[in-house]
Amino acid sequence: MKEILKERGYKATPARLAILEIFIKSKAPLAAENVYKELKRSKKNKDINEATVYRTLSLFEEGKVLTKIDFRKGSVFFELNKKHHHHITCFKCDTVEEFESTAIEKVLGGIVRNSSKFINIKEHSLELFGLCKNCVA
Amino acid sequence: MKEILKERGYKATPARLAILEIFIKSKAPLAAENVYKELKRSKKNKDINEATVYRTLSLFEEGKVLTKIDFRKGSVFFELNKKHHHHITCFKCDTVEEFESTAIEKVLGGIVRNSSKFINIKEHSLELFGLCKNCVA
DNA sequence: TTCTAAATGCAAATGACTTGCAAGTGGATT
DNA sequence: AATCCACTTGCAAGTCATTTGCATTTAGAA
Repeated sequence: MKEILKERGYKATPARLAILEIFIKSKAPLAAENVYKELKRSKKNKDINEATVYRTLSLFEEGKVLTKIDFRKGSVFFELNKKHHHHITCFKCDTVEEFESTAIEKVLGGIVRNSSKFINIKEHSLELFGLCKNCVA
Repeated sequence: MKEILKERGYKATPARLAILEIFIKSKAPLAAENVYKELKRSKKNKDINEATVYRTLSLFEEGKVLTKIDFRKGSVFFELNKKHHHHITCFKCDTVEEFESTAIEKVLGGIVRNSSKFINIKEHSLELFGLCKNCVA
């Protein structure tokens, strides 16, 4: 973990190490509030300030350690920056499933070719919402 | 316009008519702030309260007069509810181009078929971002 | 060990909404 | 046309996620 920070010229502070570890261990995307509560739960890092959490999250986003996800839930979520993918989120229980799709990337390329105002797309966000099998039952 | 309101059982108040008219005339999606400023610009409706704007926007969303769009810009945008489509937004000048794509809808169907946790998608949001031809130059 | 730019804690500020409540008003009814 | 009341609105205060100013602390290079 210290490597990840050092590569980017970030000081390896306890707060940064703790927050990075939380993301490495987490199976799901986390909002600042989730991270903050997780820190408070531990003995060692319970005194890390909320402002520090926010500052660390945006630092990590800038350094491509994390990526931001907008689930339209009032707060912004983050996850470790890995291969490009999308999410399906359950309306009811918030379960998140990840998926990749080369088909989507291809379709997006076609869209730009038809556009009169744009030549290429730099970013896109695609979020799917539905009810998971558990919640349907 | 009164028809639109009456169909949904909404009283045709000056605020609602004014806000609806702003959307009918607008070429681009608008945030609450944009609507509010536009009202202040007019002589007749300059005294409509910001809270009323917010209340009217959510009423209109509920009644499917408007749909919400999340451009990840800190505030939520709305546009008249019309045929399902997506947007490409310019990072620099915020120009918005709309597009439809049956290909995307098909691809999304395929994704769900591969999902282990989900059976169907109820909603999706797809937002594209890039530089428009003007801003590239 | 020393030193300093960078990081943190704290408290106040911000921005985008939301809400409680008293006063006002469409529009159905008379 | 006057009445009435559930629905609307204005206003001010509140909320929630996030940001910022500033004084203090600290990681890590020298």
